[in-house]
Amino acid sequence: MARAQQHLGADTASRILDIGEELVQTRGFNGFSYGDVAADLKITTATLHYHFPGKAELGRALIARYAVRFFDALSAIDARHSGAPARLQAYVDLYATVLRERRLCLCGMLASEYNTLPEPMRDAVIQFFDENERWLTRVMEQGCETGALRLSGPAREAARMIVCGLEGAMLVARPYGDVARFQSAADCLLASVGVSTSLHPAPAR
Amino acid sequence: MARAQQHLGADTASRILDIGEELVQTRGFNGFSYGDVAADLKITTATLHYHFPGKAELGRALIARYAVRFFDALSAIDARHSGAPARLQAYVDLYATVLRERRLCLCGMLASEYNTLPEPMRDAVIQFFDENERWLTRVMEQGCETGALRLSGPAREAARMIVCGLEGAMLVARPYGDVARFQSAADCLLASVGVSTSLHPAPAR
DNA sequence: GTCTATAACGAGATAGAC
DNA sequence: GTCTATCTCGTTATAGAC
Repeated sequence: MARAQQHLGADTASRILDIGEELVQTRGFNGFSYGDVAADLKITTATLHYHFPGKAELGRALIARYAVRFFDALSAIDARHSGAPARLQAYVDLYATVLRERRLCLCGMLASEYNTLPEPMRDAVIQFFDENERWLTRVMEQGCETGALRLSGPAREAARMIVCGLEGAMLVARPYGDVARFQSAADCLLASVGVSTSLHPAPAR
Repeated sequence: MARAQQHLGADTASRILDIGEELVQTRGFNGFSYGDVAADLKITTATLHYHFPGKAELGRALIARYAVRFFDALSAIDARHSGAPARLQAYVDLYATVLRERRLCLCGMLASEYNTLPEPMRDAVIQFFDENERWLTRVMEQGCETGALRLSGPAREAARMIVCGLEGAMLVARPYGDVARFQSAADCLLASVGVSTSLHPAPAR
């Protein structure tokens, strides 16, 4: 099942998710409407309601897909990099890539709107941060054992600081349209756990 | 001029600003309406339009008042504390106080909505962050000279990391309803510039 | 699965009486 | 300065034809 129409343009549901994701990351969940998505896709809002009964359901689906993709990326980092410093650098790059598209982290954006979010979306946002924290904590612990990192406190607290710091760095850097501002804050954060970033993926000539 | 009606309940304009501020900090600029403010104040939206012609003007006024109050607080810190470590702790407390009321920094919230903000509000948000950075940079430089701080890079970059880190810590901690989560991230950030926070304003028994 | 048509509501805003 | 009344528009959502 689902074999044709795979090549140029996925099925409608995933195209809706693509546009919805972009809109939430750039304008926020309260900053876009079904009408915006429909216009972008040249379909009607009625079609939208066929695929996602309401905005809350669309929101849930957006977080679910984003989280899967994000944690897949974390698994890929585990597979490709072995040391804690390299893993942390790759983790930072995940965020930088999002910011380069002038977007915020989906869940960072939703965290700012948390009080106005439909209930089911709230839990999903929390879960996203929890899983980030778990992954980072593991990396931190490993780095401590091998001596690759120097932490002044518990691994869990360092992990939380990194998540908070990166989310905040995206938030503040975006209005300036300045990815370097994010990168410099991220470097500072990594330096504080003992990761030297002097040789950064040299900004292409 | 303006002498009566000062005691119980300020004039209408500032009561509008009070409610507006709370709504932006808790729900975001796109998450509240003139109707919400009017209902809270038991006035009509027409009255609101008399004091603030449109939502954009109300937004500008909100940032302006917030910024004045915030930078007054920074001056007060300069006056009351002399060492860089004490000043940084007091700076963190400014944020913690906001979060305890389950609010975000007004400009942190607006930064997340930056793309949807009326033009005049955007500049004001940027200015707020610039001034924060300037103040922190001065504190950092002073702390370096006296040897009270240990920075691994330029003072300006450390300042940016602190702003980003604190904004992000508020953002992430609020969904958890957990001020301790903020405090722990803040302590980590301060530790990274050489401020020891072992003896914190002990959480009342 | 996608459309047309339309309902039902809320938002920002204005005119003009008091 | 605050109100009532009203307007226009955007947003979410549904019924039913194709």
